[in-house]
Amino acid sequence: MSEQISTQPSWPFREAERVAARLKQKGKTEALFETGYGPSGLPHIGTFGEVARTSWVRKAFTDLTGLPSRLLAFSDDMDGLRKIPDNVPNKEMLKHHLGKPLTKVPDPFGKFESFGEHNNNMLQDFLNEFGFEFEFASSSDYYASGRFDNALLHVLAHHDAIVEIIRPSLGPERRASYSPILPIHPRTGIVMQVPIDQVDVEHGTVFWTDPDTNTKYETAVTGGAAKLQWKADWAMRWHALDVDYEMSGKDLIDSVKLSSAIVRALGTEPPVCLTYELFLDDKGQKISKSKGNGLSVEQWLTYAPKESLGQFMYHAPQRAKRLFFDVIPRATDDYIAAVAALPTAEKPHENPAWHIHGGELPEHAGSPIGFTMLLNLASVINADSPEMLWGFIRAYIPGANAETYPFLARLVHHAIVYNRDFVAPKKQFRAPGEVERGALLDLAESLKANEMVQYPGATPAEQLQNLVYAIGKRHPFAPLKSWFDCLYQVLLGQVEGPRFGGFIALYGIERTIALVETALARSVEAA
RNA sequence: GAGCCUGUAGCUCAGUGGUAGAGCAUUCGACUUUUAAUCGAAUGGCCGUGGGUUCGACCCCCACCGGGCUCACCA
Repeated sequence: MSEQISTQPSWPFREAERVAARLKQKGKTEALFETGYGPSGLPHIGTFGEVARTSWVRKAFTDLTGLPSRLLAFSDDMDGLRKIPDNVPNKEMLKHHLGKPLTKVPDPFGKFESFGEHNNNMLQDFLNEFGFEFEFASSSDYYASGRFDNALLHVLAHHDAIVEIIRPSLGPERRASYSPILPIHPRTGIVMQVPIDQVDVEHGTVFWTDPDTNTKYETAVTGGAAKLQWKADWAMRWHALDVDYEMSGKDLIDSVKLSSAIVRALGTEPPVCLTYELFLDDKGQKISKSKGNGLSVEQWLTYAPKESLGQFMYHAPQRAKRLFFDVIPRATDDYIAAVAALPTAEKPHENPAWHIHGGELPEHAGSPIGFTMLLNLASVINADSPEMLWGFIRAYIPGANAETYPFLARLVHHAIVYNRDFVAPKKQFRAPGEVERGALLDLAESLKANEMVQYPGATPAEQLQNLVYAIGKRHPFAPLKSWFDCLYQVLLGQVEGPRFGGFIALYGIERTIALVETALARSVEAA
């Protein structure tokens, strides 16, 4: 293997170059990209990352070579159900199906023919939600349809060589019993991990013994009567489908090595592989679904647009990254900056937005205001409706609205949710003192009496500001600033706040009165 | 035991073989009938340590030290 020094600066293009070299060497004119899915879990943030990154390499490949390609999303749904997942109903029912292929286990959710089909549908819905272009493939279908038969017979012919490859990696107990071929028990339907007594290459069968009954069986390796242990399965798939590219997490480094050795034993060069680093939580621990640490896709999409998740996944896949709430605003602003830079970029291929949007920005992409700024603004004015934020936004971008700035509109939505969930709950509402109480009552009464009409010739916000200011003056505040401190701390629960007249104008007079009365009532209860 | 990532400003992190960068934090200033948002500026770094390659190294190579992860049953 001669690794040429790449002329491509961005990693998707560097990867695409490697794929192109492989195709050239093999004389192929179409590239097959694969992403694989374990059967155990539902789609998660790593799934998104893997498909997004693979899609970027694929797009770069197209751009580089002009050759056609496919992305196969392969579900290993023939794998046996090993343990009952925590997050599913009907656990009792599932107990009776342990060890069977997932596509033979009834759907605990009762929506599909099998648990495997359920997971497959979740996966496809998940990928479609992001607009990925892919072909779905079910391992069970491939096995049952005979599509793997030739490759399986090929594996059988190399059975001993494969055993020798895997054996050194196993502990002493497994070493004795290992075989890459797992027959499906003809009576119980369970995927059997048993020693293979004998291999009959000519007839395409294996002989094995049921450890419970001591019954001897002969099982065909073809047609779905048996499946392969996973590392051999991976290698067989590479061989059978002639996969050109597949990436995987660093936890699979050893598997990639072994599967590569196996596929070579089968006479096929392994695909171009990329190992990416895993995601860590804020404390540097590996993110795992069972621990529930880190961030879920749902959480990310609650607080920021999906494009920002792409931005996060784009940067340096081979570097470990912490994935927790604090990275969301930055990823979003990085994305916004990338979009802004793309139209005039000298090297667009180095711009994440080019990859995220498949080479072409959609109309009205990007935002004239950063997400961090919006979050600050939402916090300061305690925004709980989009219109409140738009009111302030228009002070800087006259006429801005959701139609002219659709992406900004999405950011506004997320900023409000972020404020509601993270900022608002932490607010500390102070009880008003004697003087403050009087002034606040005065404010509520004055607002009810519509007193700001006494200051004509100004905008409503200015009139309201005048009113607030006048109230502060006719109560013994020293200095006057403490009156405004009182408003922020007692009414909004924060140390600092917006210009209050403008706030009332946007928040609404009735609602402001209610806010004052709530604060006064709260302090009475506390006392 | 094997493998991988990582060490750059107070914090979180970018970075290219050619004079060290951003955001936040800090300080100052501008705007504001009080603030805040915002805008402008400043402060701040033997780029982990020691060698090597090079005209030149934060970058490439080696060693060491520190931080962390993954695999060592299953997938």
